[in-house]
Amino acid sequence: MSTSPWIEHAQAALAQAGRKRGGARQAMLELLGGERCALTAVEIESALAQSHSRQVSRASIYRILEDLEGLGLVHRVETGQAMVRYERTPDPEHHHHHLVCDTCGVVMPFSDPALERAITNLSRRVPLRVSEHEIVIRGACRDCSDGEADDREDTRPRTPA
Amino acid sequence: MSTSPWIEHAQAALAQAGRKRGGARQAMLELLGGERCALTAVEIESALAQSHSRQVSRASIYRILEDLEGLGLVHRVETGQAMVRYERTPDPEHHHHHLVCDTCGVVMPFSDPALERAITNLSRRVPLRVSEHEIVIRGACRDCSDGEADDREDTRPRTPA
DNA sequence: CTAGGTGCAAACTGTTTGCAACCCT
DNA sequence: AGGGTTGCAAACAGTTTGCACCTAG
Repeated sequence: MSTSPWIEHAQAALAQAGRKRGGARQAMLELLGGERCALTAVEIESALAQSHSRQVSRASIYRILEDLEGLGLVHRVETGQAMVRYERTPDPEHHHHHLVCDTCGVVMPFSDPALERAITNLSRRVPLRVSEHEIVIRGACRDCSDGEADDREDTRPRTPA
Repeated sequence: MSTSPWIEHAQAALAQAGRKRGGARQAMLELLGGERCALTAVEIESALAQSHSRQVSRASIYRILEDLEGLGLVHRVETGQAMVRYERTPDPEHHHHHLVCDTCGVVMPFSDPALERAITNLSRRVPLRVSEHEIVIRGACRDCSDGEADDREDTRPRTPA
């Protein structure tokens, strides 16, 4: 049950890179493989601590993320929230960017073909051998913008910061 | 000579917000008003220390930047380089985004109407009351990608990291 | 047995804050 | 005189690193 295509791909890539199997890394692969959006190191740590999975030390989390990033298995996402976020590198058809609520901090993925076309097109005319791009759209999410009152009742589901 | 439209606008906004005139802030306004792309706090500190201007302490730099950001006079730019960068908020027709060289760290501005159109259009269809967007394109700049050797002669002008 | 993997705690680095001195208005 | 403004140094928070122990192969 712990296998998703991404996890299998990651395990294969790690094996090919000569890495041994390690419990901490395996737990992180399973967590990241099941998450659809970017997590911070702290979120990863507490998610692992609370779940059935093995607990992993902060240092290992950073080391493993760095390694996975080097192998192209995860991506760093800068949401302008002091802490860096990481998410598994999506296959091309799931490529996406992020919406960030400045008020509550929720991060949501989005994708837009027209935007990607504009970026691709632009990439050819720029004085850079482009390797990647990142787009962050900031604003107030529905929960934070419609009531506008600070303490109204919360009827809708919300992913807290 | 120390006046550019932005500096004047900033001074007016600060006065209206009830701020007194302070030497440190004035020096920073003059620096930021003359810069066309984003600087880090450290870069601001050393630029002020080296120039004819008054030297400003690190703490004041951060405090002033925070204040200016709150007044909408400067913008924070996340280039994914550990340090946050700041630049004066451009008037709409100079709105731009950034190219970042992953190798040497240069940051260059760019703008693209088609891209902006795509963003504007997208902003209407997103579950967020959008207030701003940020786009970073990463890759290798010409200096870092063409020679590919680490130590070839540098014939082109370069803005170092 | 050996090299990679992991935890713990200390070290780092960019940023923020407390507090006393300073200077516009 | 009084409150915003600064500098200094200490405090912080996220991240990285040194080192000893553990474990897969």
